[in-house]
Amino acid sequence: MIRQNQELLNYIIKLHQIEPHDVVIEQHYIPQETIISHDKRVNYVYIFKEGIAKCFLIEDNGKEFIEEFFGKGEIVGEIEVINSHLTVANIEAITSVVVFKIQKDIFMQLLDSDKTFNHLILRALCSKIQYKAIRHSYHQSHPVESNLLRLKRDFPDFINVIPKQDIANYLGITLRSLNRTLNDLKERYLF
Amino acid sequence: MIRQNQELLNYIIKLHQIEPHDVVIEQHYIPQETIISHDKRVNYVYIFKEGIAKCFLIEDNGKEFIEEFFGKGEIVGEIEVINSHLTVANIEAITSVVVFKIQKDIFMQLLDSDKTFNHLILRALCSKIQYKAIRHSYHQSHPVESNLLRLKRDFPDFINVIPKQDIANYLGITLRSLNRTLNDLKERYLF
DNA sequence: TCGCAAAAAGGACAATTGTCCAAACAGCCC
DNA sequence: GGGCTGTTTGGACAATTGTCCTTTTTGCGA
Repeated sequence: MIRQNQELLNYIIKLHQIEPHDVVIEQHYIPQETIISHDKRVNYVYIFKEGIAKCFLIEDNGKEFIEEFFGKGEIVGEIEVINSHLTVANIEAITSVVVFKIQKDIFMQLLDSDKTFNHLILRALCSKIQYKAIRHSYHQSHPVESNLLRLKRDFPDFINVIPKQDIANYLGITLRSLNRTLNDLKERYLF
Repeated sequence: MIRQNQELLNYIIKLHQIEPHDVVIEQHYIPQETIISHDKRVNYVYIFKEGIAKCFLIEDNGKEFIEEFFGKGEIVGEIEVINSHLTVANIEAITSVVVFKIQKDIFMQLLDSDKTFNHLILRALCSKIQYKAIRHSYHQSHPVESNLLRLKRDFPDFINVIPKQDIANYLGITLRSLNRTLNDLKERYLF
């Protein structure tokens, strides 16, 4: 549920120590602060060092859908930079967040000049695809109850860390449905 | 709905002409034939030259969920090769299919030695992520009816090309629900 | 401590979707 | 054409989820 990429984080930390400090820049955000908002040009690629953020889309009917929760080592903005697109998603800090950011041109240069970095990014992209594929399939094929039990199995404390409305938006259901299902599970001592 | 990547196809065709014929190998499949099945080691990366195939997962409850329909220029197997994983999905031909396949080690070498190829693959991966993100969000946030109208807008003839059970599996609904919604739409002359 | 506002939880009903099964239809062999 | 089989469609009811709104709880300043 909260995505991580320790391998990438280690590499970026090393880069941050070796390179001049205008290549890998550290930046802090407070809870609820916007890191990326949609339909904007993106100038940096961000790698999370600390904290949790949510990545979400807002649909034409006003509903907010959460794509992923990002934790340590996860990368955002790379898709827009690689494809030269405007941002499609919004990224917002849930807890306090520390990121490393890399200017987009430097990021593209690194991709070409640093084979290890290139492979790390290729693997990060593949991992995002696989995660999305499995999650989407599971969500569409199982009832809300199974989805909640699955979240609890993968991240037992999620109910205390992620606001309820965000959990509902992640599962693509209403807050009412979430509460109802949680109560059913509690009555049966499964939660 | 049916994914394509003309840019990648053009490049592979060029590669097929230049390179010795054991680098890019052409292969044919008949309708319903399996191209990749899940939980297997994958030895090739496949790029579609002709035809349509479906990419699907089978859940523990037996339900089949269709991730994507692949058309010209789309690539499969690259995720497993890059991440050294077993296959998670199944790929099955819907129409007659022609693919170019590249042996996994050669694919990895190309990624490192051919910058243009590397960029094409990076962009293909990003495009898959973006497509999945938008689709998942739309599906979770809109009723079946809107999803059908959206498919029709993007691919007017889909109802005659893709079997109904596949459309239902793509939308994550039952055949019964699909038929019902189609009838509603027809009664209102929207389909 | 009281009172207020904002957030969270839940009741009641409506709409949507699934399950199960029967009817309708098409293809095909004799 | 008659009868068989498999596929497609749809009826009836059940289960799930959403909508709308009220009640309850929580946090905080006066």
